[in-house]
Amino acid sequence: MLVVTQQQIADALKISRETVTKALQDHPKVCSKTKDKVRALADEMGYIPNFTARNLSSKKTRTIGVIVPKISHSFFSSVLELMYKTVRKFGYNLIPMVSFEEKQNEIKNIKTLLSMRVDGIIANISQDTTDHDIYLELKKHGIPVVFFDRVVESDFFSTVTTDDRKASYEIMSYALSKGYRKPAHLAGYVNINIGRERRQGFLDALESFKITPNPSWIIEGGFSEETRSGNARHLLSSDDRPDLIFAFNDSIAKCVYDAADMFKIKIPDELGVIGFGNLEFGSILNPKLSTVALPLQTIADESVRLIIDHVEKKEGNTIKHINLTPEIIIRESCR
Amino acid sequence: MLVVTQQQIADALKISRETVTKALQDHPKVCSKTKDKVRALADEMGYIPNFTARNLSSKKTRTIGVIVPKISHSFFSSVLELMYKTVRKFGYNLIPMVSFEEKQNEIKNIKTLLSMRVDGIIANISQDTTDHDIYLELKKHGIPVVFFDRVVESDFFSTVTTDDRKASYEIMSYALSKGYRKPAHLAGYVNINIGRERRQGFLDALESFKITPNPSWIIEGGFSEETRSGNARHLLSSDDRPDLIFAFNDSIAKCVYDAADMFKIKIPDELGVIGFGNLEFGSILNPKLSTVALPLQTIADESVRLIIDHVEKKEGNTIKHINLTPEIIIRESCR
DNA sequence: CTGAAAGCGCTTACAG
DNA sequence: CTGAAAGCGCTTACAG
Repeated sequence: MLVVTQQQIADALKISRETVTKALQDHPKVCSKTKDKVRALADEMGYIPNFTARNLSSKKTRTIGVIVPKISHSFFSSVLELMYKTVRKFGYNLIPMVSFEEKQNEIKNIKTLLSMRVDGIIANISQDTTDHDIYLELKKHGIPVVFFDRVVESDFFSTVTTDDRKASYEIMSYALSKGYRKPAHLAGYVNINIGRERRQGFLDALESFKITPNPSWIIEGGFSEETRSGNARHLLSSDDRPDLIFAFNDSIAKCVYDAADMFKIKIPDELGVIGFGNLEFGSILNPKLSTVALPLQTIADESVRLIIDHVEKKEGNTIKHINLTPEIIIRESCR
Repeated sequence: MLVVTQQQIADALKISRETVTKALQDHPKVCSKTKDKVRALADEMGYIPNFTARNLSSKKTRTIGVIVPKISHSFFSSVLELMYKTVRKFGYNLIPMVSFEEKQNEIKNIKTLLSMRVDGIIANISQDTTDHDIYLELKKHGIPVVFFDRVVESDFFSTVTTDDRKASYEIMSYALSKGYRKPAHLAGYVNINIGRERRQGFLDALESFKITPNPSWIIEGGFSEETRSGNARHLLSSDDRPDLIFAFNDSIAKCVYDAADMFKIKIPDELGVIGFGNLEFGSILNPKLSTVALPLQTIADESVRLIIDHVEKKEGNTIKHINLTPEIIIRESCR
């Protein structure tokens, strides 16, 4: 590595290394003439600061770690991309890590981020994470954590969530108002907030329409393709089948479309379908899928803003729970 | 930050700090008893290595930087996710950066990665990158670069590409063999290899079918939604319109579907459509889109393998150009 | 097999 | 406004 160090700049200019550091930092106590000289030469010599050295001595990295369960899912890739933009405005860098929905990886990722000495961590917990000791430990180490979407519910951590319960209630109410009377729910895991909230919104809507939920029509399931499709087919295979399926997410709704196709059940006439997440393919499905859109930009912005508030201990830097309102998107999948 | 340092472990064990380092590194010259003791205590005390310090003194970070133009596009998010997995097998970390298709950001990203002292960089150049001085400079700094997909064609850098020309030729030949005779191409930029190759494959197929290309039916265009849709509509708005459109990628093909819908042109009977990239929505479109699938796993694996070969100067560590074969996926969009 | 010495490149009080 | 000193936590030859 052909490195130019501050020392070399100092030697060339016959000043001390410390003055170079300060000039480069735009420190107030260096006169502007010196600063200009230093910066001009730094450019010319192709000086590139060594963050590893800087971080070691300053104890700050201006870097935020992010932990997501997956990247190749448009919710995560979109939010990550937006976070890259937002973080940059604050002069920070972003280091994303992927847990692949496994707690063990999540823990490893956290350790790696700690080793890298990130200033703070934004996290979205993996599907099978139930205890949160590792995050409490982070807290003990003095490194702030902000959760988004899939969160650890605790007074120790700030969170950015969406009001999935209300959104689910509203879109289900819309569907029920259209006359469907036998609603089912292909649900998410109840140990994660988003699974619980969407299910609760579903139940709220049933209650307000005085419909008794059929327990065997509420199927909890994972995110794997096979499980989803199996559950969808199972629901539709019986003669006494639901006339409305509220899917935990759009991908599961897509499985319902496939299953309906298989049994020659017509959407929306014989079966209403509702998704959640507003993935791109929803408007390509035939009929177009009604779903709920998450405010991606705001999720990214608020998560970043919160973590930086915590890192920099800005005033009003207290634990906050931000709950955003998703948008109901009515298309064609409920008559 | 509640930090446990090697010094503290050494003090507790009444041995030297250097022995602790070596024990933790599994250095051969430390007896296994000492190693066990050190490791047990390190675990107990919650020791977390400080990479910034380690990197500073060892001059190695075991970290690979990746530069992509976007993340929220399934090609990139999928390849990135696979790279995370592959890199981990080699005991490396990955730091992705996003250029947002702008050369200025690409340069900034490279500087940041240099400051972080990554051992090597895997890159996919942005749309408007035409000169590659920055990469040559990287080379001069002794840091290896591997390009994938959108590459700098040069003998100085290893590349991982797909044979888009051949794939385009083959899928176009298939379509032409079905009887279409008025082919158009919504093309990519000719200054990037993938734009050039796909266009060339299109022309190759026309030549082998003795069809003279109509220059006004080859429209170069960007990746923006408006441009794409505008171009698609433009092609189909005239009475003398193409009966086959080869789109540079699936998203553009989707715009062709929309335009065809607008003009009530039936796919595949009145218009054949071909995409490239095999995005998820292709099989949801009606009719299902014929397209070309890229070998994502192999692209990720080979890129990582190459960069690590270069970083570690493994034997046979020479500049290589790996050209993979994509897969033709025939569905319903050509009769 | 273990330890003492030197250094990685930068920053941070502190003194002048 | 500038500089000398000390240190961040770790690794790398080298000596014993």
